[in-house]
Amino acid sequence: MNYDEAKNKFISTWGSLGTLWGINKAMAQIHALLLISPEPLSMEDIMEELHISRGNTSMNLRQLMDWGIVFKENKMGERKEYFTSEKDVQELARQIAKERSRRELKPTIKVLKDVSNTQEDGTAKTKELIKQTKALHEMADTLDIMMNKVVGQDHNWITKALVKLIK
Amino acid sequence: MNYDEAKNKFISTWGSLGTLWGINKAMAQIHALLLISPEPLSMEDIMEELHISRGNTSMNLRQLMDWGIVFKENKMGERKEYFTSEKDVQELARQIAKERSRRELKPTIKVLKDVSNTQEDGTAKTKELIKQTKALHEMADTLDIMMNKVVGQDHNWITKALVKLIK
DNA sequence: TAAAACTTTCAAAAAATATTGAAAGTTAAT
DNA sequence: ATTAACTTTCAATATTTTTTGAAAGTTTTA
Repeated sequence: MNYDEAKNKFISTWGSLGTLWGINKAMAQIHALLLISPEPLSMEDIMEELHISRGNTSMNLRQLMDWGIVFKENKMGERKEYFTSEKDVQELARQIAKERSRRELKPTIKVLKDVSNTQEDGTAKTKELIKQTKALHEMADTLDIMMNKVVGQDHNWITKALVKLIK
Repeated sequence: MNYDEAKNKFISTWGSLGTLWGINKAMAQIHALLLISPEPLSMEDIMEELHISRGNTSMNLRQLMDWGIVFKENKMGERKEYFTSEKDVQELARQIAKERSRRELKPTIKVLKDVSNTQEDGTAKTKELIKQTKALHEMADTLDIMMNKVVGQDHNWITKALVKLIK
């Protein structure tokens, strides 16, 4: 496999993976492109490489910056804006874990908590609702604590965590 | 919050969460409904509760069964089929982890491995591609091992894992 | 302050995805 | 072997999501 084949394969795989995780294709592809690019890229560069429109590029870059995994960079004497990705994959993972906790896990936990506090009325269906949402609440809470633990961890947390789990 | 409010809130929250994770709304809602239902439900029951068509119900139940988290049940003397969800939330989590590893993580790992084996040609861009995909490969591999570790674990793995991570 | 070099916004169009429902398929009872 | 009771399939339709591109916005330069 030569460079171009490898690059395309990586970008398109990352793109479809994104879709599977609720991130749209363009956003995931832009991220992939920046991740393997040794130099920051301009909007033009990205549009050209991925064959997407200016508007699309602009909006998705903004989202990636909101996620805290892509940054603006300015080249001296140049007006144009350039973009880079967080290159340290463990930092990347931490950032994603942090954002997913904030955006998805935390709100879900709140709903589960509320729902599991429904007034008990003695019926089987209410009992079951309370029991199951309590169990989910507990699990989601544990997961969230784990994720946030991980977020505050040093660089090699993933390997260390693995070692702990295995032993 | 009374029973019906709580039930609807749970079902709709689970439904939109699903979307965010690449599972469609109907599928996630059917799952939510079965999870809190003390009795197995028939297709008619589900259609009626969620206001969805027969075909939709049939297809999504099939997918849930493919995921190994919903089961057919037959009531004696009845022709109709009934469905239940896996009720143990930790077993549910294990099953989901197992399937996601198989469907998403494993194939991604394979691509990362292939891509990171691109022929080195001395250029900076090839170096960067190899470096980054290698790092991702390593991380994905570690995650996969962790997930599969967890899958083979006993009932309370999640709590135990947490304890280990915290200490 | 006008023009040039950019970026952002957003309504409209396109693409992708999910849903419907009726016909075809299956199985069990008579 | 026919009918009844159910489930599955799938082409058509509806809905949701993404993408486009041109107009509006912003900042810098002359």
